[in-house]
Amino acid sequence: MANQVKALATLADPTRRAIFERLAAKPSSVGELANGLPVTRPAVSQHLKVLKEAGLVTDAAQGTRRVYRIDPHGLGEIRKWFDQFWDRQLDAFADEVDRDSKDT
Amino acid sequence: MANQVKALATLADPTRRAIFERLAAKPSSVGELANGLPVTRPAVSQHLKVLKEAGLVTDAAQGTRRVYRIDPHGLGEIRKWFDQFWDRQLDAFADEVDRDSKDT
DNA sequence: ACACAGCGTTAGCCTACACTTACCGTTAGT
DNA sequence: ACTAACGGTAAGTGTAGGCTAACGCTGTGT
Repeated sequence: MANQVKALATLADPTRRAIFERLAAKPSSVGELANGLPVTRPAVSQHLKVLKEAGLVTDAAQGTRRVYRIDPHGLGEIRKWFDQFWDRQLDAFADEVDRDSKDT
Repeated sequence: MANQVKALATLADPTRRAIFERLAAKPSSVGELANGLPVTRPAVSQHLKVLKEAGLVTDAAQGTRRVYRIDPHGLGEIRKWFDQFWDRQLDAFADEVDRDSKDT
């Protein structure tokens, strides 16, 4: 329960989302990512650390470079949290919509 | 594109998530929510404003009270953003996994 | 061995924002 | 008309966290 939450908060940051989207399109090194973003390389490095801790990316040493790619695991955790809403909620909601919520 | 993002960032806050979860379980007034949370009523009111702007909740006047409930719309927006990953990514990923990402 | 390239880390700054207190408007009841 | 209940808003405070600059470490090539 605390993990989905972490992944969610992680993707709340715009820069981190940008990094994540780029990795979704293509695994990349830190330098490559920093090159296409309006922030410095250390900033990207810090974000990658957070993404990694949230289970959203994995890294692999490749000579002196370090290639990052998306980790499906973190994605799954997030989906688990949301599922309690789109499944249950969407029709439970339709049910309640025109009810006057008289329960206090 | 900017809207899913807003809903995501909105749910990144723990208090806001708590409010959202309670509303998912049962539409409530501001006072009811504040009662079950470790923050004051104005804080809840502010969060509800943010949730509303993100399309995650709707409100309806009910006498002097104001009942809030979940808005499926915001949920849908979020899902739209994530779909580009769980659909596309999960097998695009499996494809790339043991490829040595030699593309620079 | 030496030089260079690619990353991670630390220290410090600065902005965003969650929270509280105080105040005001609105609606319902008597 | 008066009063009390319910909520939204404004002002001010404190803190989490995103960013940069500077430094050190590791691996590669010559």
